[in-house]
This record gives sequence, C-alpha cells and structure tokens, in this order.
Amino acid sequence: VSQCCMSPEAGGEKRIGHLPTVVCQLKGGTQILCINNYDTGELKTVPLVPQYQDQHDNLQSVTCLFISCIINHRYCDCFANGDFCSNCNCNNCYNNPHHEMERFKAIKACLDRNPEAFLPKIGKGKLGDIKPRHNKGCNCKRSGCLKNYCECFEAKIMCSSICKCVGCKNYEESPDRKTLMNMPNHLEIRDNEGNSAMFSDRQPTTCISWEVVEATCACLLAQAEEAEKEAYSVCLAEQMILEEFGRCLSQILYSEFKSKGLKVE
DNA sequence: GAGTTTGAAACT
DNA sequence: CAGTTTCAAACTC
Ligand SMILES: [Zn+2]
Ligand SMILES: [Zn+2]
Ligand SMILES: [Zn+2]
Ligand SMILES: [Zn+2]
Repeated sequence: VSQCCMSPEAGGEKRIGHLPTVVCQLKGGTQILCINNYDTGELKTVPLVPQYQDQHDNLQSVTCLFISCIINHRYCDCFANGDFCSNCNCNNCYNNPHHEMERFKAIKACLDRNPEAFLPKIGKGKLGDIKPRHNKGCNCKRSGCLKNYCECFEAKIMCSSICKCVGCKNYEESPDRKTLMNMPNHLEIRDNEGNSAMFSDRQPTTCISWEVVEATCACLLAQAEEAEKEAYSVCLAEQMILEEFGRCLSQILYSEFKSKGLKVE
C-alpha cells in the first residue's frame, strides 16, 4: 500500500512545512504550478506562467488541485512503476484513467528528463544465471550500501563499477557484508520474477544445510503431487503437506541435536 | 507511533 | 555538471 503524496492518512496534515507541488487555477482560469509552504505562508510558483509569480493573494483565494502522484516520477511508487494508483492513500490523485491527459503529460515530462525513467532498474539475469546489475548504480554515502536505503542492496545485488557509492561494503568479498548476511557460504536462489532468497550452507547461526532444505522441499512437493493425483481437497492437501513438514522438521531437529550431543526427548 | 536517517530524483 | 532541495521509505528507539 503506497503512502505517497502526503495524504492525511499518511500523516500529511501533521507534517510541518510544505504541501506537495500543486496546480493552482487563477481567477482568470489560467493554471499554474505552485509550491505552498504552510510554515511561512509563501507560495513559490514554478515558472509555468511567470507573470503570476507575485500574485500571492490571488493564488490563496483559489482552489489547489493536488497532482502530486504524477508530478514527480519518484514521489509515487505506483507512478514510478508505470502503474495506475489503486488502493493508495493518495490525495486527489491524478494517476488514474480518469486523468489520462494530465497523466500522459507527466509521463512525457519524466521521459524528457530521463528516457529510461520507466525501465526496470535491475538488468534481468536470464534464466537466473547472469548476475543482475543496477543499470544506473547507486550513489550511497552513509549506509555503506548495507541497508535497504541502497538500491543495489535492496535488490540483493552487489554494487558494481558503475556505482558511485562512498565507503561501499556491498561487494562479494566484503567482511561486513558477510557478517551482516551471516552466511559465509550462502546460496542464492532467484526465481524468474527476480525474487530471491538466500540459504546458508554452513553452521554459524543456521544449522540447516542447503541439501536438507532441498530434500525437505522435495518431500513437501511429493505430498502436494500425491494430493493432486488423488484429487484431494485443498484443505486435505494442506494438511498432508503440513504434516510432512512436521515430520521433516522433527527429523531435522533430531539429527541436529544428536550431532551436537544434546539429548532429545 | 514518533522522530531520524537516507539517497533518488528534482531542481537550481 | 555540481550543489541543494524535496520526498517517501527505511530505519531507530
Ligand atoms: Zn496516487
Ligand atoms: Zn549503494
Ligand atoms: Zn551500488
Ligand atoms: Zn556500494
């Protein structure tokens, strides 16, 4: 659920200072862009219609139409992803089929600034084999690229030569990264939609090896296939899979405790 | 939940 | 192109 565009639900009214960039309609009908600073009462106009810049009184007496969801590529995730807003908390949103014209203009403006604005930022690795890279690279200064503030880290990929980050710790051999990941010999699985998961192949905190994970998944799948073959109900299938998981877990714990010399009841 | 930190994108 | 501003999300307590 997007919390963009300073909706009241997102705390917009509580935020001191600036309302988003708004379209204001002058009494004559002309539309201009302005930035409304509720702290100072200042209205800063964007030079769409420069001759109205000094007419603050005039501006304050007219209604402002919020178009923040489409005014800026990044400020609304839905817009940035090329989607319409839906189920957002956005305020007077124009990022929907009812405002085709304004939306199209905004998309064009974004593309004029950056022709790749709506392309995916991560180059897709075909069949999961090619290492994905951030197309623009990050510019992190303070996070060491080891927090989700970093787009590379967030995408679970290493920083590359095109990144301009300072103090980067998000590279393959980075000790800090390995510590954070807690996975000296981690395995990363990436599905065809780019989602990825990591599995440790050694003991530090995780005691379940990749082979065991794989075997467990195979067992669960076998149950699912069995249920499908016998045309059992979804409910029964779920029960079978869960019970199998229980048996697997029990066995995993048993062998794990046993290997560590602990007693098992 | 409130307050702080962060860096992309916008802006100058 | 570099410095600054703005913003929503990530993060911290
Ligand atoms: Zn919206
Ligand atoms: Zn980074
Ligand atoms: Zn990076
Ligand atoms: Zn980096």
